[in-house]
Amino acid sequence: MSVTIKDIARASGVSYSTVSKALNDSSLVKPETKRKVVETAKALGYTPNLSAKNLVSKKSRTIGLVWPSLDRVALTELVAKINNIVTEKNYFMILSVNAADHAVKMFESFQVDGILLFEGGIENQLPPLFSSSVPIITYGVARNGHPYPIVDVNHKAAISKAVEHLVSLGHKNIHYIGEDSHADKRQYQKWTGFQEAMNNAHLPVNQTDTKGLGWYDGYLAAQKVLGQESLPTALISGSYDISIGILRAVKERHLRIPEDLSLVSYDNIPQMASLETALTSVGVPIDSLAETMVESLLSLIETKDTAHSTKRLDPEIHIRKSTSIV
Amino acid sequence: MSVTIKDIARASGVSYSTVSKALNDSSLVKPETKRKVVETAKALGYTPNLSAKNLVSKKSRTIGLVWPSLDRVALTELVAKINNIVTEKNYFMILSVNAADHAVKMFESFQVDGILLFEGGIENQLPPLFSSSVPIITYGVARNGHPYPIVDVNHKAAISKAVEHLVSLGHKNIHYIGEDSHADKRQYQKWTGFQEAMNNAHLPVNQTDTKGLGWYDGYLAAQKVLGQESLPTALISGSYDISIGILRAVKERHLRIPEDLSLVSYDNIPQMASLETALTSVGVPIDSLAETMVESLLSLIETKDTAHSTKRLDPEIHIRKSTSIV
DNA sequence: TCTAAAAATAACAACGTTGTTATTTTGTTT
DNA sequence: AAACAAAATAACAACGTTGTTATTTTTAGA
Repeated sequence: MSVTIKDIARASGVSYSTVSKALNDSSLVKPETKRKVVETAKALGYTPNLSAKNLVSKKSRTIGLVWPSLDRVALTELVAKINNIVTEKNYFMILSVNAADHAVKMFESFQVDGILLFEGGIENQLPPLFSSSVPIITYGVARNGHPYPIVDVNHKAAISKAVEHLVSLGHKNIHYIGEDSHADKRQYQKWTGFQEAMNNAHLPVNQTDTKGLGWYDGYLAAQKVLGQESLPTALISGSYDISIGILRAVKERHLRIPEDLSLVSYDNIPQMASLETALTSVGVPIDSLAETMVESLLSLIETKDTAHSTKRLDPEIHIRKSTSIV
Repeated sequence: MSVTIKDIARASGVSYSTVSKALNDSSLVKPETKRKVVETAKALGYTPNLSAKNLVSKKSRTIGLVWPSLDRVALTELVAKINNIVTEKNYFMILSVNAADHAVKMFESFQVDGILLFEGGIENQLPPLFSSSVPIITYGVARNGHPYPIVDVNHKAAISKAVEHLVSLGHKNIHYIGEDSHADKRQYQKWTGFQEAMNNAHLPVNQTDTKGLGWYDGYLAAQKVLGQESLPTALISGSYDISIGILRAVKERHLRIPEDLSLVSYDNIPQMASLETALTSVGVPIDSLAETMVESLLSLIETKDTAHSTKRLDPEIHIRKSTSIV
């Protein structure tokens, strides 16, 4: 049986409503009484009952993070960052690795004030419009008919930074390995962004569809590319996981990076630097991603502003060991 | 304003207590009324208020998972598995990546029924004894004075499986790279377990202290080992992250795995198979880990049994591409 | 068709907290 | 020291739900 404000009231000889006010540092209670109450609360090991609090206040100072694809390495670091920021702003964060619908339902039951939704897994389908009045922000891809405000990444800019970097190193035969999916807008932006960037540089467009986003998809696609008679001098990969697959295929063919082949990967995450081969990569720094997401959500919560806005963030390039002059 | 049982009551013309019973499928209400109520509930988009439920029932059917070191890849997969099992058993799971004390406090406020605590980060210190009455199970290392039931891994058995495997391949000069920490019992078990296993095999004991568990620690230690005049024919690494560092050092010296050097890694996780070099590894399969943890916790919750038990699980070896005959 | 039991529903207290309203205590002015 | 205002505290309703008790309706037996 845990200790409640009534226990504190009894122990300190005041009414429970006074205890409530004292613990909330209200100006309605005498400093001395306040001290006494706070003291006995600590002595008894009081933990406030959030269920009761939420019930009466209809606020929980909690945000829920829906993270259905726990396995995508890129996001782990992002979640940690988001958690830090949320904590800093004096909110709680709870996390669900369940599918979006289940998770949102559960979070609503928990009375969260807002939800951060990582579009995961089956990225090609729009997140369902939950019958929810809880503010939701998604980390995904801007597109028509999307029901919620989105934090997105300027994928075209990212790809063109990758191309520019390689061109500046003298590369002319650059090959893109990624998913050619019309359904997944995020991949589609990268795919067509590559074409535009190469056109701008007056270079021929070569790309291979991975038909998926896992490391094995990247592995198969890389095998195909590296099996051709004339090899590219540089590769651009559409995601961290695909890069992992590429690395493996490259190794099996006894090619060296960057001596025989340069590689630029997607996703700017710390893991890039700790791989067997540290990868040059493009992507939005997770710090700004995290900050933008949390701030968007909190302002949505606090202002109840329903303006359906999209924020598109600008990527950076980090040059590591996987790219060199031709 | 979200819809409550009172709204449903009004809409379906019964009392709210009847609605409550109907929604809980109580035998006290006529099937027909039940149907009507359930229908209008769905029509109105009712979401039960867990705060209210928990307040009155003092149960939340929720377990909290404390996971302070989100970055340790090995655990991601485990968390996903745990979540599946928990969901299967009709509980909710919420997750905190905060430090243990903060997280436990928060979970208590949320009225969770039990807590799963991954000992993280600073592994050498005992988790503090929280003034909590909530059942807690830790995933950590059995040791004296540990305040909670533990799910642990038989590290000695794991190391000896690794040694046996290498010996069967003809290796005699086996080197262990891991942390020699008296404070961190988990590492200590591996460290001394290696000595025992080698003694049993009548082989000389060679090991190098990484002085840490990050990939860079492994990298430095591997550099030292590989810089010696006579190289071992096989390495055993104390953790996934250390293996990553070893791989990098091996690559820089233009050695090949397994042709020039065999490597057995710790931690049996899927990532092992997707690395540039698929690693032979030892460890407890995450499925059984997850299952054991959840079942221990739920039985603790449901029986209120406070027997302070330790469960030590047996590891398996998975042979992949990083080991071969001498 | 009346009565008694059974079935169905309604009413109400309780969970731990906050905010509002009512009461008591303290302090100030005369 | 009486009168009044201000300050401090207490009392109470409410939040949405469940479980218990009270009331009403239905059913069955004579």
